[in-house]
Amino acid sequence: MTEIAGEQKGQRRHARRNHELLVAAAQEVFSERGIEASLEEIARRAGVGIGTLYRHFATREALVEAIFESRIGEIVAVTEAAAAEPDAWLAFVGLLEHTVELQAGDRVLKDVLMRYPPVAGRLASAREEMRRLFEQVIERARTHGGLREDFTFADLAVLSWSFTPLIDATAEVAPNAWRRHLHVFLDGLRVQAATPQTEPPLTDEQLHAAMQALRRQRLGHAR
Amino acid sequence: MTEIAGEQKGQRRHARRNHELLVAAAQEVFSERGIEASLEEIARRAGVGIGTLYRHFATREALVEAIFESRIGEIVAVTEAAAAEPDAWLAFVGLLEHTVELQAGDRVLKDVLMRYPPVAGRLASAREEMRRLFEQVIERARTHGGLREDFTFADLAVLSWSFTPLIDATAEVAPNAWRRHLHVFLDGLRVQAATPQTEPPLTDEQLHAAMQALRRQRLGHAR
DNA sequence: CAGAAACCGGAGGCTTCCTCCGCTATTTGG
DNA sequence: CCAAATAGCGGAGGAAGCCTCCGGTTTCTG
Repeated sequence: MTEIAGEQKGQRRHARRNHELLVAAAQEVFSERGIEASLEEIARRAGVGIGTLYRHFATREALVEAIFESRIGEIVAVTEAAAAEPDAWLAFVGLLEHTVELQAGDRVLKDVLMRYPPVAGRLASAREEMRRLFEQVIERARTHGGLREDFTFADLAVLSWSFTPLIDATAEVAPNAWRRHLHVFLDGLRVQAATPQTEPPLTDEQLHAAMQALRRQRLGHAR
Repeated sequence: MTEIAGEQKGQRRHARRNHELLVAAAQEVFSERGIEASLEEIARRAGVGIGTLYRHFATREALVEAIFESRIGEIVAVTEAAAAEPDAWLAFVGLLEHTVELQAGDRVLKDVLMRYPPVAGRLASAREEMRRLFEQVIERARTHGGLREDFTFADLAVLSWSFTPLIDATAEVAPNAWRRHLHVFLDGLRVQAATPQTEPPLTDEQLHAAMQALRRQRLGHAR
């Protein structure tokens, strides 16, 4: 479902147009009303029937995924730019700063990243690519940048989640408040400051399960 | 509304009973289904009509407040116990650990604390009391415990919010994952590790506004 | 024990979710 | 160039939740 690019048989033309109208309307409505906004409103705004929306996007998740897809480019670009910094520690810091900046600056993107940890299907390659970059930056910071030894990719994922409530709360009052929080954390990430940990990092399986849990619980409610 | 203790004229007896049934049912249902659970289900579970629920608690918030009220004792107790620790740094660490433990261990309490930052009316005194204790522990840690100078009460509030997504995500897979995160942060809070901050702490007004925002957005949606 | 105050319960109006299906528009084969 | 086929459209409608409103019931009080 939800066609890819190029090919079209039947009168896909019209359908494709609707697909785009819907993604655009969704982006718009989500950004005004938050990601829980009414799907009927999105259909209305796109000028199509609710039935059409549901045929194109069987679930709210599918819509979110489409938005994510339409913006994956920016995300990758930011990551790559940060990874290009020659100083190992600064690259690491920059990666974090720019990632969080991206989230803080755009409500939809924040919600998408938060509630839709890339467990996607089609986006797998972009996701892999990003993970590789992240791990590379971490590794470099660990060996040449004074990052504490026990810091893992999973720690980074967890860290990025932790900003969400802070951003939500301070977006209007002190949109840079998250930087303060981040810098304390960064101070704790220097090898000189490190204290032995008792709790191990999440394993890949645990991380995966944690993402699922986040997603399940934030988006679809109970069901 | 929502009577206090002792006094009752008319046949308040029955009403009081219903009040308690409702709070108990709410605690139960919220803990099973999350804080967004259906109020009709709560009424059903309590064995009263939906109208009765709404007369006792005009809004979902009111119900949440009642639960908070019924548990304020534990919270204060934990805080006091932590504050009693003689070592200044350990008192600070213990305060954080026990606070987060409380949140991690009980879904309802976590949601209540998160979505209902004590802006309550009646609970004002308990809240004040707790704030005093927190500030006292912070102050002591700063002067005698090696806590970095620039750490404020607002930072602590912000910090406590940041655990929510982490707890939500890992509750089932690695219920202690938050400790790892906390300990990195604590490493960054030692005066030896401190690096100058560019971003100032939230002022009291900003903190207050941030709490309001959190609450507005989490609980009642847009409206 | 009758009148009244306090309280109960759920019907009903509104919104949103999501499904289902009759109808329209665009192709394509003859 | 027409008509059967196919892709796609749109909204009615059932289900569920929110909250209000008000007729009926219970428990007091004098």
